[in-house]
Amino acid sequence: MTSESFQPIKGMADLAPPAIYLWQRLEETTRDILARYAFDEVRTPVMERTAVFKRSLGDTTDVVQKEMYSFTDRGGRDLSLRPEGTAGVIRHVAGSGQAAQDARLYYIGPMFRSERPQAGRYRQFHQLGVESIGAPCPAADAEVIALQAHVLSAWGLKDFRMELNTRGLPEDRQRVADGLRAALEPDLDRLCEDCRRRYAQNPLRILDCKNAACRDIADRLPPVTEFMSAEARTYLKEVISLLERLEIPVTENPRLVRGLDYYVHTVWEITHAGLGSQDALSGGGRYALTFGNQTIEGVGFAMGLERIITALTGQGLDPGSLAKPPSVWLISQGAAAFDENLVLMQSLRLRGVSCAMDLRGRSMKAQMRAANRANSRYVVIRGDHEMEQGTFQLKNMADGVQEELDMPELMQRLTSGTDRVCPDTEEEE
RNA sequence: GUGGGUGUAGCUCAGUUGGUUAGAGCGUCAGGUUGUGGUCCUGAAAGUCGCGGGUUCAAGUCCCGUCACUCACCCCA
Repeated sequence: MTSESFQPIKGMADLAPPAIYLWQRLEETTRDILARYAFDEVRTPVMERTAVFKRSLGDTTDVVQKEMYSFTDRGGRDLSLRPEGTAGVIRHVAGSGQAAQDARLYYIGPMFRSERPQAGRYRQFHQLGVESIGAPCPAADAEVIALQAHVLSAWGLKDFRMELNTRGLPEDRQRVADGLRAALEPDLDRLCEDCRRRYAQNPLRILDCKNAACRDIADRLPPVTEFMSAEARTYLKEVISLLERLEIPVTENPRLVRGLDYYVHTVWEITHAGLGSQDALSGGGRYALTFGNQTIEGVGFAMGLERIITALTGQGLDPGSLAKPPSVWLISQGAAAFDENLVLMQSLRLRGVSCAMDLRGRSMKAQMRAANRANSRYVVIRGDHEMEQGTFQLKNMADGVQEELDMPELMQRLTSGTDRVCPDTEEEE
């Protein structure tokens, strides 16, 4: 590394070619699929009043307590960069009146958490989130989960695993915590240090401890649904049977835990092997959030796009293969040809042909190399001979075949359908 | 916040028990073809060996500190 000052700050990255081609592809596919499910995009600010997050995520959550970028602005307002997307969307919906309470919305954008970075974890990261608001019934949960599976396979992702559980109703929580504590008490001194702390604070978290001894103990616990109301159990069963009918493969995992406070009923997670320790691609669930005198009920998920990118490239997808090279590279010899080519280039672009040329007046060989490196499909050569004759050499870079054409012929060839590069069918090798 | 690993050319890395002008491959640029890319050949540019201090006749190599990157824990996408 040269000077550290050229680097973005810790945990944040420039999204640049070639990786950016994959980001663009993901976003295009996403918008297409979400439109099919009749979801609309919403773009909320990346900053909110800190209270928005405290109220919706729970002000005892780690995300709120120690991971937010919070500050006081010049007006004395307590603001934070958003650590997740749901709170802002719900704030928006709550403020938009009755009609918007049936909102079906999605967002794509950066989120910020002040954590120590590691594989799959960044301080600025990007999420695709979907919120289906105002239909408090299992069909809404199943629809969103089906949508999520659809998006993942449309991106070309393989070998992901969906696991489902229920958080129960708010009034179930105390019973679950008490029930787990009672069941764990005999083994309390065999739990790891973290889990002994969790026993007091949040016994649910013991279920997904990575420590082997804790896992053994957790394996023998009754499923959390045992401590829940019949309503919670029925809701979960209905979601699962709907997913079976939609042929969405999910696994029920009674040990699955989701951290944010706002979840009720269904919670789920999608993981992918080969992401390292942070193997969750996505997490979702049903929630009830109170803003002012309104309670907004919804179901949704957030996907970590950096992790998706890691999984896709790990599958062998080369982001560079998604680049959109220029169809034509213009090559000039001499100042007059250079000047004419600038005009021709603009004219081609106005007619829909992507093209480029070397602007530094380098040697023909250097220009050819540049055209080749840019992966241009064609090269148009213009030198003294062509300037005299009023012609152009059109060279096909794939087979090396070169033809001499006049202006009408050239335009015809380059603007007709067959000779234009289709961005989605690149050559492979 | 806690712990481990790593910092040598644009990239990937080599550098022997400390020993003269720090190397390779890829990439870049140029030439071999004064009008032609992708292959081949030749050459060139490019490194304050992360930074600071220390030990030593001598430090890329050893010691200390520091910064950065990285992996893991807590927690989470």
